[in-house]
Order: sequence, then structure tokens, then C-alpha cells
Amino acid sequence: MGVMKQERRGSSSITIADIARLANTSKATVSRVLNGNMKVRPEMRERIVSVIEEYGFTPNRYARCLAGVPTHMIGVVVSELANFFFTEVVEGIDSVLSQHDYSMLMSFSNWDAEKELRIVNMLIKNHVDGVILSATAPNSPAIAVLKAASIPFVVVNCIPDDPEVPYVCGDNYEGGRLVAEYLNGQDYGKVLVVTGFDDQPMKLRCQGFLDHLRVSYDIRHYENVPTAEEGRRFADTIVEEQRQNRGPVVVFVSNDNVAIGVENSIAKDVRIPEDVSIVGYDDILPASFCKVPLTTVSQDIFHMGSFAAELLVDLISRVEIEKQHILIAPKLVIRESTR
Amino acid sequence: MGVMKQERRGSSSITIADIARLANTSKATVSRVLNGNMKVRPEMRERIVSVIEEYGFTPNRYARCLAGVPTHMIGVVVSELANFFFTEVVEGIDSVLSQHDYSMLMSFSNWDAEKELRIVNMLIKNHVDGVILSATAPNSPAIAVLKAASIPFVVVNCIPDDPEVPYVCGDNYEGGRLVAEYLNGQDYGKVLVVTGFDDQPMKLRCQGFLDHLRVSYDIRHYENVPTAEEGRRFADTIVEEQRQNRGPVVVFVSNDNVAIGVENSIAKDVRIPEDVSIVGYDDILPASFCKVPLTTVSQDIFHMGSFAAELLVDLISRVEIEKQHILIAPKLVIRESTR
DNA sequence: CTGTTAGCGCTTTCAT
DNA sequence: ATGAAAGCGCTAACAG
Repeated sequence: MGVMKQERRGSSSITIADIARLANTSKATVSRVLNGNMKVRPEMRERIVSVIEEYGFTPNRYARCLAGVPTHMIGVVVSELANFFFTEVVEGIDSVLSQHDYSMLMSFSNWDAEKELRIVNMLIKNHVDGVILSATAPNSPAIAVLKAASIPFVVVNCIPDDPEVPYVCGDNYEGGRLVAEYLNGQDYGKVLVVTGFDDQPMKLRCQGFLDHLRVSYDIRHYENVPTAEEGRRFADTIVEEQRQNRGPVVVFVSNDNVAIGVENSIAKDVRIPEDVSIVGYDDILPASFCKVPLTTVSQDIFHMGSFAAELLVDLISRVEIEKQHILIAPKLVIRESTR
Repeated sequence: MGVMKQERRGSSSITIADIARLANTSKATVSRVLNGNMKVRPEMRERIVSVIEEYGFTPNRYARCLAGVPTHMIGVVVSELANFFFTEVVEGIDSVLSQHDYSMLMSFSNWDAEKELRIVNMLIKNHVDGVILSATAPNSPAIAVLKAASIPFVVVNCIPDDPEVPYVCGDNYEGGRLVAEYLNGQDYGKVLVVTGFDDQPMKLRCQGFLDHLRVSYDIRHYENVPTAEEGRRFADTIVEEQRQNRGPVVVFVSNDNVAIGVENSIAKDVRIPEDVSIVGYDDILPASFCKVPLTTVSQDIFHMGSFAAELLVDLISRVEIEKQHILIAPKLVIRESTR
């Protein structure tokens, strides 16, 4: 009696059968108390519960999953890790996921569509209950795969081409417009536009910006400057542009990460904002306490993550969804990098 | 014939039995080709492989795991997410893990020992093959739990009290010494020491520093300034200290994150490095391109992660381990924030 | 070499 | 209310 079953390999532990024996009942009944809902005589239930606690039993996730119960794991894939934008998104996601007792399987694609696809396939093989994906492109193959696998998912920081796919995204076009209107009220002779990694949000920001900028401005557009380091290479160009211009110049950098790089690099040669004003986008943490606090477009990054997670949780529990396309309104935050 | 088994629930898919039937053989044989090693007649193998490919079959991880095969998942828990130190560690980890086809289950504790413990327990329940933990303390309960569960793990960025626990850590004491020796060669009247979040690495850095600093210096020690924001609150204090002193002052901030905050905040009131020199620690990415590039102690963060991952992989595959305590030698990197 | 069979730990009919 | 038993998809003896 009482002898615990000998195990073939590994360090498996006490099972539901052991608990059943110890509590003088059957696996089925133990399973019932484990899963709450079913009716079990109170005394029985109590007896079982106490045995479970005494032995610190915790059911085997894999057996459970095999038997058809969801894994309670959510896959999260972001484009980049060392980027305060994404870390904040993830913190938002984590805050609601942990509330709902989901755990997350997180990976990053490094802007590589192929790696993104690999990760998503891995997640599917792991039977995650759902996925949050910061898609590298609106038509990313990963989106199609996810859809084909008919697993609940929401795209974040990107508006997918497929209108059936739920997403949470900042209103980038509107954000660009905001910046344009702001500058229209001022008086710069020349406007420089520097675009970050050339993905959908960046394109929309620039488009919204250019569509609404007063035409009289002299516009120079530099595209695809993805990183802060790249941004710094722009120092000379910008300084040169400023010299050529009679009056002050403004540069709109379509993401804060790069904007901060730009700012740092030109700070020694020109006065900010007197000679060169800078406007960023995202309002990541460092934007408010970099050398010259950055005027930028805020889009509540944390909530972008938390909304996405909430949406996903609803999707999974098949709650009636009010709205599965969430566009977050941007806000202009004026700080010291512009006059 | 050919009819795929009806499934009770969810969207399970084609199984090994289906493949067996389709290839006119048994599950066992299919399993054999799936797991490579065993001998199978070439023609048979080929037939099976082609069926597998045709149907895009991929074995169910959970069934596999239930049957005793490792999960090939590694748990990674770091103290903080929005911190370039940890993101770089994780990138290092990811680089080797993905090489070995492990996937990672990543979470962050936010310096909360309790959350750390919860996460580790979650990982154990998920049967991860191993764990990499940036322990919040050398005697963290999470370490004990991991050890008790006899699951392979390595601690990173911390030297655990328990000498049996494998770790990869920078030599923080030595790093502190390096800074002291460097300053001993110069001529400052006053030294300010600002300590970051008060964990083991920070303590050791300061200790190594103070133990080796020329005694004649006038030393002021400010402890437990964990974040960049907190660092900025120090502006006034530091400026005041500088004013009181006749000559230049140097401040050693025990991590770059905070150091950069400090630098930004005092830049308007004093000249760097003429009036105030700053030395940081870690050499995170922004250290080299913040306003005044930071003199700091580099410790090869990326490799801290990759070494840890390699060590863990070896631990898991029970390879003979040469050395399970890895101390990474720090290097002083002199930039423009010091004279 | 290949097939049969007995689990892995849990959930869930289906009787009782 | 409870128990027996049949899977879930896969692996690993054990026989042929």
C-alpha cells in the first residue's frame, strides 16, 4: 500500500491517482473538486482538498492539455526587445494577463518576418490559447498562419490588411496631422522629416504629417533611419541644412528612439530649440528626460498593450466583443525641444 | 477508410495514427522516424516522411511531454524589462537558445521577490527543461524552489549564497576596484558615490570601489537611487556639492541607467567633465551615445546572457561541465564624461 | 526491421 | 454523488 508509483524517467511527481487513493475515492471525484464546478459531497470535497494541500499536489499541465483543457498560455511576439516602446507595450500586456492568471510565452522577431513566422508556428505548436502580435507588416504571413490555425489573436501597433483581424493601434495618421497643425501655427522656413524603420506606423505618421503641412514649407524627407545610432549619423546633414537656411529649422523624427539619437548628436553644434526644433513620436519614457525634453506625440503605449490583452482575453472566452478594432487617439505633448 | 477521427472539442489536428494509416504502417514506426535515431527501412522511412510532409503533420507537444519527452522550453526571468541591461542579457540568451532550438518562456519580476517566486513556480508547473534567473537576491526563495524541484538552472547577474548553484555574473567588486584605481590616478577633491537599486551587484561595486579608493578623498555616499528619474532628483545635491568644493568633483554612479539620468539632469548647471566627472557601470547601449558619452565599466552584457544559456544547455544535456561559476571580467571604458 | 501494447496524468461520458 | 473506463497523441518496451 501507500507506495508511490515508480517512475520511468525524469522527476514527475504525485498524481491525481495518488490523491484519490490517499483520500479513499476515485480519480474522477478528485478531478471534480480540482475543476470546481461539479457537485461533490462537502465532506468528501473537504477530505480531498486537505489531502491535496497536505501533499502540495498540483495537476500536470500537459496531461490536462492532452485531455483537452486550454493551456492558459498566451504567446506574445514583439518586433524588438531593446526598445522602450515595446517593453512598455509588454508591461501593459503583462499587467492584464497576470490578472487573469495567464502566463505569457514571449519572443521577439527583430523585425525579421521570417523569424516572426517561425515564432508564431512555435506558439501554435505549443497550443497557446491566444497570441498578441506586433506584426512587422500589415500583410505579414504570420497573420495568415494564425488565422488559418483559427487561434484567437490580436495585432498590436499595426492595422492588418485583413479587416477581420482584431487590432489595437495608435492612430498614426492623426498623430502626424497633429504635428503638422502644430507646426503650421509656427514659423519655420524649412522642415526635415526623418522616418524610422519603414513599417506601416511610420509611413502613416509621415503621410498624415505631409498631407496637412502648410505647403509653403520647404520639405526635406529622409527615409528609413531605423535606429538611434543611425539617427546620430544624421548630425552633419541636419546641421548643414540648418546652416543653409536663414532661420530656424524643425525636424520631425517619426519615432522617439531615433529622435533622441538625433537630438544627442546635433546638440553640440546647434542650439535646441533656437536653431533646430525637434518633434518625435511615441512619448517613450526617455523622451521626457533626455537632454532637452522632447516634444512628441503620446499614444499611451502601456494601454495599447493592456487593451490588446483585454481584447484577447475576451476573444478567448468568447465574450461578446463590442469593438475589435481599437484606434488609440494620439495627443501632442509639447516640451522644450520646440519653440 | 480515410476518414479523420471526429474530435470531441477544440481544433486538434492530424495525429500520428492518421499518418500510420496513410502510410500503411504502425504508430510505432512513424514515431521512430519522427525521433530519428531508430532504424527503419529506407523505403518505409521515405514513404512515411512524404506522408508527413504532404499533410504538414507536426507532433503534439503535450502528448509527447506526457510520454516523458522534455519540453524544450527554457524559462527566463529577469528583474526588469524596460532596462537596456536586461534586454541585452535576454538577447544574448535568445541567440544561443534559438540556435539550439529551445523556445523561451520569459517573464519579469519587477524586483519583486514574491512575483519572482510565483513566476518560478509557474515555470516548474510548465515543465520547462531549465531556467535562467536574474535573482533579485543571492538567497532568493526562488533559488531554493528551483533547487528543490531539481530542475537545471543558472543564475545570472548575481552570485547566489548557495555555492552549488551555477551562475554567470560580472566581477562587480573588481569593476569597482577598476574605477577606484582610475580615479586614484587623477586629481579630484571630492568623490560622490551614488548606488542604484540596492542589490548584490550594486553593493559589490561600491565595496570594491571604496576599498581601493585613495583615502585622502572626501567621500559622500548616497544609497539606493534605483531609477533614472530618481537620479535626476539628485541634480541639486550634486550641483551643491560641486559648488562647495573648490575644484572639480567626480561622481560614481553604480549603474548606467541612473548615471545617464544624473548626467542629463546636471548638464545645464555644470560643465561635464570640467566641473563634474561622471563614471557609470554596465556600458549599456545609451552610455555610448548619451549627451556626454559616459565613462563606465563594461561587462559584456550580451555574453553574460549567452554564456548563461550555454551553461544551461550543457547542464540539461548533462555534458561534463568545466566550470559552473563564471565571473566575467569587467573593463574600464573611458569616454568623455571624465577628464 | 516492424507491429502490439501498455502506459504518461487528466477529463469526461456513462452507469450506478 | 460517485466510480469505472475510455480516451487525448505520443513513446518505449517487448515480441515477433
